[in-house]
Amino acid sequence: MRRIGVTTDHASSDMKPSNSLERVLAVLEVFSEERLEWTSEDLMAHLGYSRPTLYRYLKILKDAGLLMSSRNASVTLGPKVVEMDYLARRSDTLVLSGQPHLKALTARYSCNAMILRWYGNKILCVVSETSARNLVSSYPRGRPMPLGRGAIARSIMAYLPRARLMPLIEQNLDDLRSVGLGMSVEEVRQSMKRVRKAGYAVAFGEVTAGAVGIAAPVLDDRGVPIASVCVTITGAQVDGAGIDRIAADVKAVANEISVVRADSDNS
Amino acid sequence: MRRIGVTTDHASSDMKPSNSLERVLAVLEVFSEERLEWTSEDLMAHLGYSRPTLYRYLKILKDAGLLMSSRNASVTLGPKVVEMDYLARRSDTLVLSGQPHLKALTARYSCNAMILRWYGNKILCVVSETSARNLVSSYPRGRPMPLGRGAIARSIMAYLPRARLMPLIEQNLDDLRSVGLGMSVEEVRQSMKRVRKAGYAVAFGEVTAGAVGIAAPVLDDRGVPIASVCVTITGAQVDGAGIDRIAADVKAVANEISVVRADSDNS
DNA sequence: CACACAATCTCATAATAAGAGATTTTCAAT
DNA sequence: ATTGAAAATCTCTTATTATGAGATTGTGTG
Repeated sequence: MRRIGVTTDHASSDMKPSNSLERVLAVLEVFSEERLEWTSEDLMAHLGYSRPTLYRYLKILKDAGLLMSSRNASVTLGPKVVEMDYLARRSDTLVLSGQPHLKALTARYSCNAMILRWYGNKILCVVSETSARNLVSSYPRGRPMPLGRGAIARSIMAYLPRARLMPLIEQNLDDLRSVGLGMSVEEVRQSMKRVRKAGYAVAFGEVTAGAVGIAAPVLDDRGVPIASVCVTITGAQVDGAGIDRIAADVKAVANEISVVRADSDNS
Repeated sequence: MRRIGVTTDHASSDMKPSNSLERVLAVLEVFSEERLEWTSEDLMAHLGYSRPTLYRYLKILKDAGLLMSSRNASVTLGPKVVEMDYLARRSDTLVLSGQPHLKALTARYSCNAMILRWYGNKILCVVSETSARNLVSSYPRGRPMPLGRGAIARSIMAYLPRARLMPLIEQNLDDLRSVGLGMSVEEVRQSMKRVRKAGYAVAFGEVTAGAVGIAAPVLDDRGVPIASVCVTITGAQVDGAGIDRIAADVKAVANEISVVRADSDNS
């Protein structure tokens, strides 16, 4: 039963699975926007499981409804996922406590307001409201956001502890540079410090051309960022004063939600 | 390592888990609309796992993002679920091929059009469009539907093989009776046969008072139902002829989708 | 009908989940 | 700070069981 030599350590984040429990769940990790369907053959190759083992896993995951098979002998995510998301929506304190605030924001401005969760080095939209007719930058629930660009990413990164922040800057230096946050890692870090001082981040057309993003972090009681509140609005609609006004509102909402004490770590 | 005596058989649907792989996934099964949060203590009691085992499972599921912990020492479904649903939405052939048809239906009628998947004795909305301002019966994605009432349930049940149908009738006889499908199991079965002959089902205010539901099944190539297309509209807006017209359209859409050959069994 | 392919089965063995109880962490309250 | 109670993790041995090679059965297509 040889298993590829894995240094004996507690599996964290995106580490090679070290027990059968993690290996089953690793199957779910292969699905991405780029690759929504997998054949058994490809899964075997990609995951390095033997044929019987893979089929055993697939059977279990299919029985659980997490996967289903398309008839061309390939698998996709299954209906249980849909059901769980429905339940997740109703248990997520960020969604529950945040949504009314988003509605208030979209009532006040012709914009797009959303809350995005920070988890495992990803930024994920969990709820989104809109009052702008044709603003393209509407991120739907579940859509991951890029880390290197946009007000949202910055509003979160600025509040990360140094040890957590530095590798992220390095990994996304190209993007961060291209939006003018600084040429070196150190310069970018200084920009982040300024964001932190301001309490919010603003981005002009970094994610969507012509759209302005204004974001403030939601912190847990330890001051660790767990999410971000963001308003996007077409650049033509706002001037400096307008942005200041919106920023104040966004910060207020983020603080409101912070005190509700959403939920704990995924570090 | 005593494990509660389980008759040695292939675990199907909602059968007691018989191996550690299934036991981890069983944790995900406990979450429901009635119980969105669980404490470790309750999980131990409910699932019958020992403390170390449960915590091992929770750790793995949290690391995978499928669960997360609220600070009052309880767990809820996690952000990975949200991300997977987003991906599932883009890989589901029913959603992809069906959505344009739904938009066409909502353009033609002031109504609510949706597609619901049949899986594991559940009916689950996977995509829903609406052009009616204030129709309450809008089932959102992920929301399970009752089996005993409504056009949707009937449009699917009518196409189930006898062996599959009978237990369902028995389990839901009270509801089925109350909407007038017959007093006995046999009478209900006859009603189902009539639905099958018609190719669609109609329900007047069975799920939502004042709303009419018109549903037709989506069948796979073997003739097994895998989903249902449904239009709901306020009763005041339609007469008999109107319903016939809508029914024809709904059937047409269901057939369109059927030929695309959505995907295979979850039996 | 036969072919290719997908999925499942058999079985011996090595690998590893499991559990009892101790230990460490976490967090609230003083 | 200090304590104390609850939560989470760790240790370590043993019995359980997950695993893979290969054979076999199932499935659908020309």
